[in-house]
Amino acid sequence: MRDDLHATATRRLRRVSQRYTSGRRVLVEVLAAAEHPLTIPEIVELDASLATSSVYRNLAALEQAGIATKIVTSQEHARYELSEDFGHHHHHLVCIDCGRVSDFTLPAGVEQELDAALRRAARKEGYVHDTHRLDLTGTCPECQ
Amino acid sequence: MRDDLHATATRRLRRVSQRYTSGRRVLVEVLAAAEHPLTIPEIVELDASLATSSVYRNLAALEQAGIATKIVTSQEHARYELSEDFGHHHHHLVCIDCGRVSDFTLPAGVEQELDAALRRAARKEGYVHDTHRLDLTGTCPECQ
DNA sequence: TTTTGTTCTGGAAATCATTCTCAGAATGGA
DNA sequence: TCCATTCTGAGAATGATTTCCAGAACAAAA
Repeated sequence: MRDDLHATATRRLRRVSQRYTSGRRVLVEVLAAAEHPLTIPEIVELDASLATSSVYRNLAALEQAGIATKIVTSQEHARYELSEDFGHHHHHLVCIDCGRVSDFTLPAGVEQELDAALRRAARKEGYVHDTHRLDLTGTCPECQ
Repeated sequence: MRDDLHATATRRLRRVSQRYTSGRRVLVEVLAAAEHPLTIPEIVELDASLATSSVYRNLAALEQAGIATKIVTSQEHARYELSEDFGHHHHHLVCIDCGRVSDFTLPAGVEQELDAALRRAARKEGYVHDTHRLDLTGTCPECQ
């Protein structure tokens, strides 16, 4: 499982002529271990061996390779998580107060219907559909 | 219609002890005339009488009063549009390439089912549900 | 293994969207 | 009119992110 993750990461980076260095491997492991999307300061704090500028650079590389996903909210820092195809399709619950992001999923039926409707909508506007993003905003248990 | 818009804006600003000044009125008119969410540079270019720092301050005020909504993407600039209750419930199609944002809607049935499912999901995670945001990303006709 | 050309690294400097500051202007009520 | 409050705009400050650059790590070939 973990090996598979690294093997896939290597392959995807190679596809864009990039190397799977130790720094990038650490990033992937930190993201894999996290149970919710992390900001860069959080990541650097979790592993002090990482240099901030390299983390920015490497997360961009991982994102470009399709290994990580960037989540932008109104909060000051962006957040990162492993791409969905390393886990499962899910959405985000963003706390308006503290910025914390939790994952949640929708019942398969709802998800399918939604996806079909989105596909239709994109086509109608002439867009080539890529992905969708569904966020819920609210107040998390701790901030209530 | 337009009068109603301004009357509502006045009321909502007053509710948070703020005034509906001419600069804010211009902003509301620019947003009402736009057929897609605008960035601040775009707004300033549309009406040269607006000072950039005031536009930032006033859009924040309009957002706080529930008159405008801020849309954050990975693009460099945030975008603003009038709140949904001045128009209709809709979602956004974001072009990965140029950052352009278009509006689209889902069939009412899908929307209802989705909303119910989201409400359930929020409750399950212990969040107090506020709103949701659904974005489609893809490539717009012009960038293909 | 040495060579060679490429990609990485980290610290510091640069960028740039956004926010803040402040002195004067506009506003609304008494 | 006077007072207290809120606004305004220009520029300075902030701060997340990006870029630079000189040296390190790497991969492939000889």
